[in-house]
Amino acid sequence: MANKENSQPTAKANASGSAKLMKPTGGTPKTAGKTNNTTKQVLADQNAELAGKIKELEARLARENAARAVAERAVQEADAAKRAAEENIKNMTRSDHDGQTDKLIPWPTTANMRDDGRGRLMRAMGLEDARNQYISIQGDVHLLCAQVGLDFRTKYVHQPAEVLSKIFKLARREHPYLKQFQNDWATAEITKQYLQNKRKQSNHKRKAQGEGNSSRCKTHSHFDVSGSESEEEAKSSEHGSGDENNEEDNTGKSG
DNA sequence: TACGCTACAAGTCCATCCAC
DNA sequence: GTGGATGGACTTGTAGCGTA
Repeated sequence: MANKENSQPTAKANASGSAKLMKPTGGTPKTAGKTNNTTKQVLADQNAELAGKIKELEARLARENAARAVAERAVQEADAAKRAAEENIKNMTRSDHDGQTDKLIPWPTTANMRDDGRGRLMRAMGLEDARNQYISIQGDVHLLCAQVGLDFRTKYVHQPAEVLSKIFKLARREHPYLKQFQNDWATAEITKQYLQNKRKQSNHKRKAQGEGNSSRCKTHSHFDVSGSESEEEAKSSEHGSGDENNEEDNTGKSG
């Protein structure tokens, strides 16, 4: 980038400057002094211009170096946080195995969840016989999602860590039952599912509106031919500008 | 490079609510 | 009671990432 900008003025100077300046050398001695002065003037101008450019580039370099330093610091901090979280998880599982701490229900793998079939989340949460409790927890989590200002257009991993941890905290306070799930995975799963459905619904609505009005569907698949998703994609990728690194207590699974 | 895992989108099923 | 609307949950296919 800098190279490109750096090289441009030189080329320009060569084209407009030296080519013109070289010609008068064949002039008369009378005109030679005048040409010398003009040459000096032109060179001085170029010098000043280049000095200005250099200054500008130096300032830019300094800014970019500073930004780089900040980014590197952030990476180091994220790395340290990750290690701490991993250590934390190790300790949790170890003490879980020793039976020294509260019994924490570990985060089931996706594969495990897939094998479970219908009602797997309820089952995984140990609420297969307490559907009412599950519904109540789910309802409160959904409520909290709206209350803390969760952005439904944004993917789960891109949600701000503070928003998620707020949800987890409030959900635990509301339903102490949720405390037994390692890293609040149950709340996370409910939230994830909720977000997915919300995104899908809003996509669906948008598409339906874009289509005109023609569609009223129970099974919503057969009419969405128009593709107006790029906007949403752009939005969601905008949001994903690095928030996922600072999740407090929910990154345990992926790490 | 192959493999396993996770997250996501899209499609689909199912339960519930509500108007008729 | 029936059918549409709505929302939660599951399935499938795929992309990205880390690891052996």
